[in-house]
Amino acid sequence: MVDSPPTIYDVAARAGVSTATVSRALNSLASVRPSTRAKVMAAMEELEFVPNVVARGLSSGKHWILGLVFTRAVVEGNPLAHDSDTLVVEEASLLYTDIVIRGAEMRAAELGYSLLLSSADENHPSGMTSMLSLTGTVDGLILLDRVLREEDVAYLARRIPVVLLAGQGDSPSAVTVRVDNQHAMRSLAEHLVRVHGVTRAGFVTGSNESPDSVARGDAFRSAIEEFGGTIADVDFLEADWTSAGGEAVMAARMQRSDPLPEAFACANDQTAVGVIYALNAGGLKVPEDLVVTGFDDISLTRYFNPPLTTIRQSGSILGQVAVDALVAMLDDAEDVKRTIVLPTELVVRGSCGCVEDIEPRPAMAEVIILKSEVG
Amino acid sequence: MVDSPPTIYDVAARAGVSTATVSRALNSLASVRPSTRAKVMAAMEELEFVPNVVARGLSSGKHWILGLVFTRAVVEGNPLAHDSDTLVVEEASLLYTDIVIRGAEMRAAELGYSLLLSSADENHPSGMTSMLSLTGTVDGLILLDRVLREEDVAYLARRIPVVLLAGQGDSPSAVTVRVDNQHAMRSLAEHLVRVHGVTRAGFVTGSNESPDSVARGDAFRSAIEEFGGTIADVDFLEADWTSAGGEAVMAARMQRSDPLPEAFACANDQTAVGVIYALNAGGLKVPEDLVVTGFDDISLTRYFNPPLTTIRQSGSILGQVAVDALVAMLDDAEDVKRTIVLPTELVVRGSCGCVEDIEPRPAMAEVIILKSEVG
DNA sequence: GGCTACATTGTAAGCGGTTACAGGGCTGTA
DNA sequence: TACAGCCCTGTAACCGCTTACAATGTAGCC
Repeated sequence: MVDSPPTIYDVAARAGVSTATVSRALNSLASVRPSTRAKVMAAMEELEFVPNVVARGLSSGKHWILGLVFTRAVVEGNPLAHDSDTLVVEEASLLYTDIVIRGAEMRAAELGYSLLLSSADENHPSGMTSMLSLTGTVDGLILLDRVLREEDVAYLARRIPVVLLAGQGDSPSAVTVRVDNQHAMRSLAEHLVRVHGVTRAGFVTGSNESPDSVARGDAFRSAIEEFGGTIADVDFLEADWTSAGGEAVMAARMQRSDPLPEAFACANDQTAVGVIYALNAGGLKVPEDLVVTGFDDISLTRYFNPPLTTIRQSGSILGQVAVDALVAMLDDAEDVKRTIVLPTELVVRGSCGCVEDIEPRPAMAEVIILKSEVG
Repeated sequence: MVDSPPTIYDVAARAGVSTATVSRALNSLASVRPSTRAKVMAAMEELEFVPNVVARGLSSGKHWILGLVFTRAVVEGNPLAHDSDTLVVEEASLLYTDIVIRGAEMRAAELGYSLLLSSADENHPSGMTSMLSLTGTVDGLILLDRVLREEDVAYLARRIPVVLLAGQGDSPSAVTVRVDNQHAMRSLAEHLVRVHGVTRAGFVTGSNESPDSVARGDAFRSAIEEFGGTIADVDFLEADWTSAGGEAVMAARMQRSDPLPEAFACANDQTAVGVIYALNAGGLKVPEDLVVTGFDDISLTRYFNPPLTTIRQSGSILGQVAVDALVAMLDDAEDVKRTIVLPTELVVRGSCGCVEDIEPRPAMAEVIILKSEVG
């Protein structure tokens, strides 16, 4: 803080060479005589020289930083939400997003990149400008859970490589990485109908702007119908990804006189936990009276009572693949725009009425389905 | 991607002024004639000009980026760990750290900063160099959970403002923000002994390098002794912050013939969940046969059966305060080095045998204890 | 020994802004 | 009318590093 850090000029002076030579020695690209290189290295050592990444970025155009933008959930109108904003954030925290972020950070670090986090308030998507200004800082952008409208994505993608993480959307303007919600909900529906004889089912959504939530709801509904079941409108409940949200909507649902369906699938595990709690509070037992399932397979929920039947997806792999895709775009700008779909797996546990057998989970097949799209 | 984005030169040319004027109009500091400013603004509008943050950073020295460094837990030797690295990460994910990160990001965004994430492998702390190179990119650094040794912190702090987040440590070279582990564990011990008549207790650690884990263990032990109880060495179990870890060590403990203590406090909630699972699997009931408590109060665990008695701390406030402290240092470099201790709160629920009353949690006192230290 | 060719190294022009300093235009006053 | 003084605006250096191009040194060859 006191004295400004040594620059390439200081090193050059100390080693008795020009800055160009120091730069070449640093990047070890061009030819530098071994003895010269040694002198330079020694000088750098003595001065504790650390190259300035920003200056390097300015002149080379490469910043070794990847941006990751996610929506900051602002839970409003939730009857169980606490009034302090802070607590609301807290409540909505520990979501699947965090695992994705970790996976992305890990892979980015392996490839030599840093991750720049940037959240966009979900109700206040003025974020376009802030996103544009990231443009100068990062080499590429990963957008979680549909932060922008397609037109904005297209606009952004013209300035900088973009990877989209979410939902159904196969954006024409960017690479999309998503999880196979379709297949996931279909296998769940099949299990519920075939094995547990479910005929009337229900669904509890995440936040209703989320493409993942929408995709899961839609897929579940059509799958249930495909297998001969039904979902009444009154059993399609809108929550907000949180346990408190799940609890609230289920408590409200139980106030109604309509008979409950035989099963509720939830858009994520946290929601399922809240739903089960509300059911228990109302005197109903899971899975005896009603089946409840989740989505994500966050590690905690298999310790629940009953252990949660859910869909397993690997958030960290999702994050990693997103980074890989982005870096591939950086290395080869002409890379085709495409959609990458990651596999999911039905994990059957106690909450649907199956045996409560918690075996060490087998490694999920790391197969990545590549679906080439018309660029 | 095609054509390079417009620069200040383009704007200047289009507006018929010099770049200096454009810059002044941009930063609205110096005096610019309204009519001139309008011309400039119009030109920026037409060109869709977005100032290049990197160039701005290079010349002004201010980057509007804060770095946050955390340890990436690498769970090894855990009998329940899965062999795929990815899964290990997954398992260890969804930790308290994530909430802290969110809180930090949120506050940073409010103040106009971005957050640059950087993880340091906990077994491979060669991270010093990478941290040093961040020096050029970020304006300040937040170090989670003691990433570096004190001497390295001191070294780093000489180059860039540093805020430490963790444990006991009142580092002489940086601002420290931590949670009041001492008070937390003391109130927990007091509750267990006074209310539940516990005389023999146990503790399950997080990862043993973590200062938070160490602080909690030490504080719990001395508090238990202060209130007349004891902790046998055989009941001080080493886990790794994860549910699987808690499950594993408790399962191992149950193999031994030594009688179990009446209560186990765990270093975090996830661990407690695993511990309870192992106890149940061994035929013991919580809280009837044994009391188990957690730490953090992550939102899910109050939906557990039994709901977890735990210590509530606000991770997002922790993150926010860290950012506030860091920004304060940036604004006033002469700010005194000090330690900020955040309050905790004992949350009594079912797992210690108290009534299972889940009331909406009251907002935690936002009082921040400032402890001035000799700089 | 003189010349060519390649390996090294130096010079200097950016990268896209900020900002100290200088200069031009106006207004007010003597 | 001349000049001091304030407003605005322009010029150009600089932030720290990369790199095209020029310059130098040296080795190989006739």
